[in-house]
Amino acid sequence: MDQDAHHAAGQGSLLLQDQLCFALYAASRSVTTRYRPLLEELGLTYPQYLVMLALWEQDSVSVRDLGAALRLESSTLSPLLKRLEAADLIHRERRADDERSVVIRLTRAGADLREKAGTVPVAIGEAMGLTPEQDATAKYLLRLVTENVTGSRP
Amino acid sequence: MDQDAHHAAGQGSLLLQDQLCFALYAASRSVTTRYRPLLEELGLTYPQYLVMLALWEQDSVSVRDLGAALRLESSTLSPLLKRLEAADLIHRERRADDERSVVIRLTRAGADLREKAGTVPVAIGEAMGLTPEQDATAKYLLRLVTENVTGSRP
DNA sequence: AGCAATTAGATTGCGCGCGACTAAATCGAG
DNA sequence: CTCGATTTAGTCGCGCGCAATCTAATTGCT
Repeated sequence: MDQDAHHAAGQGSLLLQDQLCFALYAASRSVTTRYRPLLEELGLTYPQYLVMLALWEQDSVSVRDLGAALRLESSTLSPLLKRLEAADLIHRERRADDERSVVIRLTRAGADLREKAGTVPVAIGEAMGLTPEQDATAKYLLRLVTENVTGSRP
Repeated sequence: MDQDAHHAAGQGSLLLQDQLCFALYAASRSVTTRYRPLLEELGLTYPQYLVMLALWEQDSVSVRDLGAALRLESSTLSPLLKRLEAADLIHRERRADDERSVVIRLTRAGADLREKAGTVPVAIGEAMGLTPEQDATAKYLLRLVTENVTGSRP
């Protein structure tokens, strides 16, 4: 399978194909590209899909907590949430006991979308084509990198 | 280290934190964020840095080949290359024997930047904090995902 | 109580990243 | 040789993604 993948490279090399960071960058983009046509049927972009995943898991979340879960800044989330609201998938309201906070709630349509989305992770899982062990290893290593690089818990 | 990371999840789950795709997305962004301050000293963004890596490896490349190496569309590369040219790091010229093609060459400044960039991969490698074995495994799995998802060789 | 410091969310500016499209050059079947 | 198909870059529109900055609300210190 692999030609010459064993010369101590990767740590100090300037070769593009040796860089873990490039493999990460390319893999991430290729996966979101693979998602695009599936999510188009749901009327979602990939980051919007991740927000919906988070909301299906736990409804009535503040923008702050959503940002923490997704590791996204409010400068990214605010416009994205505005678009989800315009699509009538979520609703935003200021919290009464703390007017700084904005709570995101699923609309009926937003909650209903969950069923249609059920097939998506399966399809992507198949497309990625990793064994369960490889999948677990990949997740472990990616979380480790994220943790090490940001210096925080996931 | 891991709390409960062993319930057959990952394949069909809708839980955000179970998704390999999310781990990928989060890791990729966290790494580029970590690069940002280092690259700022070079006057480069992260994708620009990847382009320069490719050019340091092989100068005088067509936009087409650059796109193939980086897996980027011309709609992404064209404006990026325009900015690198404005920064006097590269030069673009139409190929004489095929006027469709545009060849990218490093300027003196672009070639010289390589030395200053030498410390960057080492610093990032340390920040990611993987053992050589983990680094190799991660690269292998990420390339595998990219291959499977795009249906092509890296 | 009063006021500085902190926190939450939003806005702005800029650079991707890609799909859809365009223009120009080249290729190729007849 | 010619005309339609293909290839190569580029433009445009839109949605991120983030640093920097802003406003408003809350907290905390005295």
